[in-house]
Amino acid sequence: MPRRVTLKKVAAHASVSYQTVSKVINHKAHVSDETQQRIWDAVRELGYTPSYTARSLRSQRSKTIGYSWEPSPPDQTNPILDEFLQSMFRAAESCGYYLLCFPYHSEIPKQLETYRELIDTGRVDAFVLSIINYNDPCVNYLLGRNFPFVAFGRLDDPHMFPNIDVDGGLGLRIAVEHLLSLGHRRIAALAWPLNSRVGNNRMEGYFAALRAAGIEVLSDWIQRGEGSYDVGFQSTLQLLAMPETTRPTAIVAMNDLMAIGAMAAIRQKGFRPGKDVAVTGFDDTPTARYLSPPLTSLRQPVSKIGQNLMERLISSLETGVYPDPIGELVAPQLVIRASTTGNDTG
Amino acid sequence: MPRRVTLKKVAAHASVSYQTVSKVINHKAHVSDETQQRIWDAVRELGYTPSYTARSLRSQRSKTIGYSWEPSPPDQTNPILDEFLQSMFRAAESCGYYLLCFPYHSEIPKQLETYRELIDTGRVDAFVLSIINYNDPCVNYLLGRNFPFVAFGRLDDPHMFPNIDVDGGLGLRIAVEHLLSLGHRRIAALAWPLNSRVGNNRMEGYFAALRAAGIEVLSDWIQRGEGSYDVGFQSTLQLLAMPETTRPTAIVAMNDLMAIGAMAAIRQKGFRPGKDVAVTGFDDTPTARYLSPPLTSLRQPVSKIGQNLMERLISSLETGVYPDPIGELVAPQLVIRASTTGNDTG
DNA sequence: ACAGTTAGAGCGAACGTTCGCGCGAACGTT
DNA sequence: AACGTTCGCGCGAACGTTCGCTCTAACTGT
Repeated sequence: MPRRVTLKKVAAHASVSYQTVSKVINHKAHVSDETQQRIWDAVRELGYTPSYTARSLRSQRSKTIGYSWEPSPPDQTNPILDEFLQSMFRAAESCGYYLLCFPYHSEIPKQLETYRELIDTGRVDAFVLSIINYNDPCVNYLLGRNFPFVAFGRLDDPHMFPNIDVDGGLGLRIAVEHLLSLGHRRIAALAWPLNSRVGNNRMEGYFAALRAAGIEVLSDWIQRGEGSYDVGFQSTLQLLAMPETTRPTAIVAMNDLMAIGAMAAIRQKGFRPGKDVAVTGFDDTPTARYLSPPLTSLRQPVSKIGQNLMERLISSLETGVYPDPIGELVAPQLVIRASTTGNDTG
Repeated sequence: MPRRVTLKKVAAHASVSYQTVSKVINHKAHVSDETQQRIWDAVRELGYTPSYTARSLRSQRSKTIGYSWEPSPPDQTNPILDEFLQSMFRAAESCGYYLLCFPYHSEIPKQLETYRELIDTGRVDAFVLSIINYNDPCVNYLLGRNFPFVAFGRLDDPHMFPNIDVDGGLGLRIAVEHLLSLGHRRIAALAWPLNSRVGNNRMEGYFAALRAAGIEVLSDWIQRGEGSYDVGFQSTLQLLAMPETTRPTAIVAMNDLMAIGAMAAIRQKGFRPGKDVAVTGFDDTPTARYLSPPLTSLRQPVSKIGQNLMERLISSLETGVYPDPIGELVAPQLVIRASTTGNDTG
């Protein structure tokens, strides 16, 4: 019912062979200006739109990029999902590509099967990956099949495949230096479990900044957990129970949610967050600015990353040159608010 | 490079014609058990996966659903995006469908052009729409082209197209009745502008509940604005500036963000949110439970909606029949926390 | 024993493109 | 005048399926 106008109809209308129409539309061959004009007129008059399916059958490219991500747990929001997706759409659209989204499966074989099917059916030309953990099985699978992809996030070796990542280490160094400049010397960290790649990257910056300032980190300052509100809350209670000489006066959290938990714990213990104990987060979630006190946090240039990733991927698909397996690190930006400066609201 | 094994190779391997292989794979015709076995063995042995593109060229169906949504402004998060997308993926995948996501354009002609292209190129078989405003141009466009779609959200006439919506009116009635049962009589509302369809639906429940309780609504109790933190904050300051005999003791907000603004204003004016002035939100964003006091809010059954929408859409695509009921309303659930009960934290 | 049905399998065609080859005409060069 | 080049365009083939028709052999029932 929907599909109607084909190359042949346009050709008949313009009195040429349909293959010539194809050439004109794809700007592929030399055709006289007059004939071109006639063909374009016919195209416009009949409202011709090339069949995507026939095109990709013939050309063996789907002009489609696959993307899947781990859903956030019910008590958390993915702070960057919307922005990341939209930025990828836009970049893809301007090159005639679209984004195919598919479900994430926590069981690895099932997840790999999904990737395999998408590849073998020819539904996608490439993938975008969001790499969170060290041993992302998809990376190895795609590398093994020599199938093109780019990643948001990285592994240890930054040159195994093309990727862009936020320099979480730099981010935490900036945050810690900010706290140092405010006079803090005892700075604790609400960290993720040791097997978290992202978490460890960020913590490196924490250690580096304190080392550079000549401060010895007490192991009790490092609290590890799942990144939830409760972990932030409970861990902070422990930090505040330390003797006054070692008790931290500032806390850096690996995400905003733990920072929110920390501020609640600080308040419950009778301290004023931002005044008595400084707190920083990571992600700069939209709610960060609305907390009391507003939360100092690290903002990732998500749109820029999405756009860059997509442009690199597509340009490598078009040129046939396999994307340079080059990792790029971008700096997060520290958004300073009252949770560290102690200004206004309390 | 990637595509290799085709029907013909499988056929050669099993010593049958390739059309017979097709029949077996699609369970379409009677073929002897022995031959079937041979064919399936060959399929497995060669690792055959049907070409999606060739299939859809021949069958004229793309097995793909399009979805686009309005990006949230930078100071807000889309509280349901992740859950909604994931639930649609899952439902689609189990029927062999995938979701194609494409950018949203605020300029209407450009947006319609995107829909047109997706349809005319044959990239998608149907759309899912998120309807926020009264005059969504996509609805009319798709209705005019008689192209299948389902919608999250509704318009005035619930029988124009298949849709599911959260009964925001019912939600607010539940919230207001909850406040009434706590003894509140002067209940204000932080509402959206009058041209907001969703906002008006919700406000109907507010008016209905107060009318049923025999309470006359003062027009000053209704504050309208864009749904941001600032609007919630400023509007609440105005509410609290009313004379004590008419000043509201409870506030219902159309979303969590305005409720958060309201609580900040309440606190700034020296009142205790949840104790002196009760507040409710809408959406039950993940942060709602972490606020102080935790926010009473209305939770939408997003996963169920996504799954139902997708199942209805696909089944209608497969059977060619639109299933009843056309419009469906589902009830949100009131999650009661300290911002209305005044328990524990202050 | 014969017409009528049915299971099993093959064959040609079509879906709407793109690609490479080929052919005649026009053109400029020796 | 003979020759190579380029231009403008047509033609056949292929991409990998699905669909409907046909043909044979075997299986029914009267």
